[in-house]
Amino acid sequence: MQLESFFPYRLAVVAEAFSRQLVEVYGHDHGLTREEWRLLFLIEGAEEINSLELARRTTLDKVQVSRATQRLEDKGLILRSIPAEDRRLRLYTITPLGRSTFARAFSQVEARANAILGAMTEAERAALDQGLAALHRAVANPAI
Amino acid sequence: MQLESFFPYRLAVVAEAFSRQLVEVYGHDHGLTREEWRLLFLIEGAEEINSLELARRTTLDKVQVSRATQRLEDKGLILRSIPAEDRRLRLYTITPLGRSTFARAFSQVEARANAILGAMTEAERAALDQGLAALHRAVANPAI
DNA sequence: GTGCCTTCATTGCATATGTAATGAACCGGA
DNA sequence: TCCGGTTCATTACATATGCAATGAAGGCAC
Repeated sequence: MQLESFFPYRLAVVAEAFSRQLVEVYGHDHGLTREEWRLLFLIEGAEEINSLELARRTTLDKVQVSRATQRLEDKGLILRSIPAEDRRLRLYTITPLGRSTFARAFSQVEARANAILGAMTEAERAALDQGLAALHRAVANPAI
Repeated sequence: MQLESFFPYRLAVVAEAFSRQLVEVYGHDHGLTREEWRLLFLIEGAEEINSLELARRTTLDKVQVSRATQRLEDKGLILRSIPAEDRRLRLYTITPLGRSTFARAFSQVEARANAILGAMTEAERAALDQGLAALHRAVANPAI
């Protein structure tokens, strides 16, 4: 078996290459790490969201969430508060600066992603989309 | 836009989840890192292979290759030598222990991968395969 | 051959990351 | 109310990683 034609390797290489393209945008142009980018994405999309929900929806662990949200707060992109209902948790909301930063970063990231996907045919994109969805189900529920 | 339905995120999450399944096998069961696994894969497949070729074919940089091959040598899985033609390079060959370790790890990794892919239909696997190949081309050559 | 530039692997160092330890807060039962 | 167990975020520490610096080796011009 050649490494280059081994499916798991091909998947990893393509995903890394695609991700690198986007990190170049939100990382280099906007100074966000991958974790910060994902968290900002979720926090922007919610009125307010707590730490448990963040960890669950990003596949990040609690330490990563704690560190990345701390950095986002230091940069003035989000606010952290402690909910009275459960003082162990943290509640996050986006700031106006965070919102505008995200909006600019998102449009550039989307443009870069579309530039890549735009080099594929409609049929290829559909195949990829369906294949990925199927793989997602399969990983969560393998055959024995 | 919801993070969970954003294509780049879906791709990254599925690739990570799939990779984690395999790391569990070659990492936990055989004590190999991802870099070591990839390098052993290539070294096993070649009579002998040099450092430049390894870096090129794994998308690892030279520091990663240097460190991972050092660990593989420490474990007795590969041998490193200096070619007389160009004494700056390193030449790697697999040891009998390396070969048997790889063989066992590979069959288990393959089995795990097949257990996941086996939960997909033939059509889904074909779609994924073609979609990935197309994305690979597109990443290397985006539309503008 | 000698000097100078390039190309390698390796090493050093600063930073990031993962895992275990800590401590705050909560909950349920006595 | 108090105590023990549980669930959180955070911190500490050891290790990994990325990047720049180093030094060996090669190649070319002279």
